[in-house]
Amino acid sequence: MGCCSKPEILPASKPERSAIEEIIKGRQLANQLLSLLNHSLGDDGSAPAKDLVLKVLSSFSNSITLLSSNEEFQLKANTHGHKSESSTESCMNDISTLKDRRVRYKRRKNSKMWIVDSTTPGLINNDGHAWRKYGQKVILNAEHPRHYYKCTHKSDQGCRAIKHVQRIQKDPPKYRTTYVGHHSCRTFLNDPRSISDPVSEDCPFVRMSFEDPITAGKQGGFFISYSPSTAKQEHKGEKTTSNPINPIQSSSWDYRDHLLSPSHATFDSLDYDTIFPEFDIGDDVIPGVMNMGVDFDDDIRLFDF
DNA sequence: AAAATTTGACCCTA
DNA sequence: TAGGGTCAAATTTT
Repeated sequence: MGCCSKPEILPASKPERSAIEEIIKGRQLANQLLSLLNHSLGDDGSAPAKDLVLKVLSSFSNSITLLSSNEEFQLKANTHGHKSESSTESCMNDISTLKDRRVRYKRRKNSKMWIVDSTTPGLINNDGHAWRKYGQKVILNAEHPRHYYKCTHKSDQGCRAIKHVQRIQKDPPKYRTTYVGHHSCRTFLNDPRSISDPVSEDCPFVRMSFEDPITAGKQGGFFISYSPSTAKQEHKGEKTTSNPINPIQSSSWDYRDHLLSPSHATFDSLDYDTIFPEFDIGDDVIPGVMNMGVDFDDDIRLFDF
């Protein structure tokens, strides 16, 4: 259909698929090495080696993300003169105006997506990445608007991670954060081990335990821990309505602030349309259930609580 | 001045 | 066509 046909999502070519498979294999091997290090040397004795392995894992994951992103292939199509059908007139000229760019944006249906419900705002906000708000929407039948954030490093590093946050319950306050896509940026706000993405495949740093030494035993819960945030935070406090959940974190981070129990938070992780094409999560996250895709060995691992 | 947020308009999908 | 996601100019904050 000439230059004005709707751009198709181009599948990865065979060499590209092979490359992905090869990288996945490498990542699995690195994961095995990591668990070997954990078992044989303990937590303290192998820090440099572990750091190295973690860097390797991160590199693998980023490579996979880059290679497997359909949107990257779409981009190729676009750069060869394809436009969406809603902009047929713009086929007359390929000059990329601001309006043209707007026409081109694509929703991400194939991105990894997971949901965090929490009554603990700190967990959502101090996730180790810098976010910039780019929109706010009133949602039908929802009492509170939804706030849209993208990674601050979208412009400089092309990081495609986004999240949206919505208050879903008034009393007690409860917030739902939906993360879409993994961070490809390399800049963490703080300790490089901090992580925003509790189910990221780049995330060997998240620790899950049923044996919280302080309170979990009492609560029968689990906890997620990650490193303290000391650098710039995504927001500046409660003064704007756009950020209902935004405590400024002090340097004295305490993992107990991030203790969770099933009654405090739910996680739901899926790569919808890809991993579970038949599964439409909508707004239905089963309370008290945590499906957590921690990717240590395979592409997805689910934990049901 | 630069960075971040707000907000109305545009675009996509069901 | 409605609802939701994104863009980008205008505005505010740092």
